[in-house]
Amino acid sequence: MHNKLTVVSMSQEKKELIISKANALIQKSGYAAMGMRELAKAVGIEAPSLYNHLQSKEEILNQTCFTLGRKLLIALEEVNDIYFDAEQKLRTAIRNHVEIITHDLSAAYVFIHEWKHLSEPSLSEFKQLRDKYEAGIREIVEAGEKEGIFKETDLKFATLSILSAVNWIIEWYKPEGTMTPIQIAEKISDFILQGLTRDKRFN
Amino acid sequence: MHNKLTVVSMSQEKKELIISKANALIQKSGYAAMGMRELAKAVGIEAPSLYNHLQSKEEILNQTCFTLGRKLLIALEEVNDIYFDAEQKLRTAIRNHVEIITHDLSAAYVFIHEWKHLSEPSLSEFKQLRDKYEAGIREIVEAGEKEGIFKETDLKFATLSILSAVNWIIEWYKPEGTMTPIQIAEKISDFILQGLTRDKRFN
DNA sequence: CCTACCGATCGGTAGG
DNA sequence: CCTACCGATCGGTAGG
Repeated sequence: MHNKLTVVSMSQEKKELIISKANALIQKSGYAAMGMRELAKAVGIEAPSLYNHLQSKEEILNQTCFTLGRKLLIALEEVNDIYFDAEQKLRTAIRNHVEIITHDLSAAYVFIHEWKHLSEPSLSEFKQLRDKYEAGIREIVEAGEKEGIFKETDLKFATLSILSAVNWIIEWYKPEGTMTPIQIAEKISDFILQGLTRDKRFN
Repeated sequence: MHNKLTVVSMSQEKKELIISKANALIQKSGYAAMGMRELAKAVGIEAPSLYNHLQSKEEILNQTCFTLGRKLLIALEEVNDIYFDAEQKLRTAIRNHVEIITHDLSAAYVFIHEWKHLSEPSLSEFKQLRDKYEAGIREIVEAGEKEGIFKETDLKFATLSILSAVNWIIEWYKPEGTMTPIQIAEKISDFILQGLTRDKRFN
């Protein structure tokens, strides 16, 4: 029993290694340009051996896009369940998003930019997941308006501003840099909230 | 004489048609995934005939990245020459950027995301061009601080926020939408300036 | 996990 | 601008 479980989990570990190496290569040169031979070399095996762990090249894309998408969505739903105040919700949601994205930059890159290489029906499923996440962010902004904390804004525009700020991070974030993910999240939150918060003088 | 000029400019037009069709295909599926046969079909000729207009596939990437990069940089330098006030400079720079990017979304996509497929020495040249542009935006923010119009901020962070807002547009902008590029630019400027402007009460 | 190998497709050239 | 074609490389399979 113990033996079998070990084998299963070792196999799982190897698969995760392959996917993580793949994401790094995809971040460097894009999904289409990443070759399975190149990936095999990075892993330290021959190309056909990859197919003992994967059904196809696209499985890598699927795994990464949906794992990260679900992770982000669950974190967002938790925020909506736990917190009451819209500002607190938004700050926590932004912090979660930044932490998830900076935790694995390569995976984040694949999630943000390479999902379009998914084929149907995964492509449509993925778009739904994304839309749901965007809707969750929009709901927070909407709640802030209703609470009278945020001024009335173009909901769509505010949501896009938030997503652009948190997703653009992957274009410049370096783990060796001086700012921690939490500090980055705080700065982004301050910046966004300054644009959203109703001026205190009028309350 | 007239004849020769006509031939040259017709040839130039065809090349531009090819590059524009190519950018649309690259936006859809990425540079590496775009095939020269697919491109030829979109243009209405056979694949080998493309090479009467292009030296190589990469020439498409080169043309688009550097044409757009120079266009953006020239617009930014003009702003710095003409205007005095930092707020005016920033608003105009953002408006120019948004107008250039929305004018040809496919080209903008290639410029923003696909430049990494350039090979040396073009790759290094391109990075220099980008850095120069980023430095130009940062200078405006810096000028605003010195003028006492903007509060002191993390320069790097403010610059990245501006670039993230204006570049994220290509992920959602649809020409059929209700907002014009100028309106989008205005909203972004308002949003950014709200985060940057020194509170009037303390002046 | 490997060796041997498949058909398909890639960017690009020769020659007209 | 076309037909005919090149070597290289692609994702993936058979069989052990």
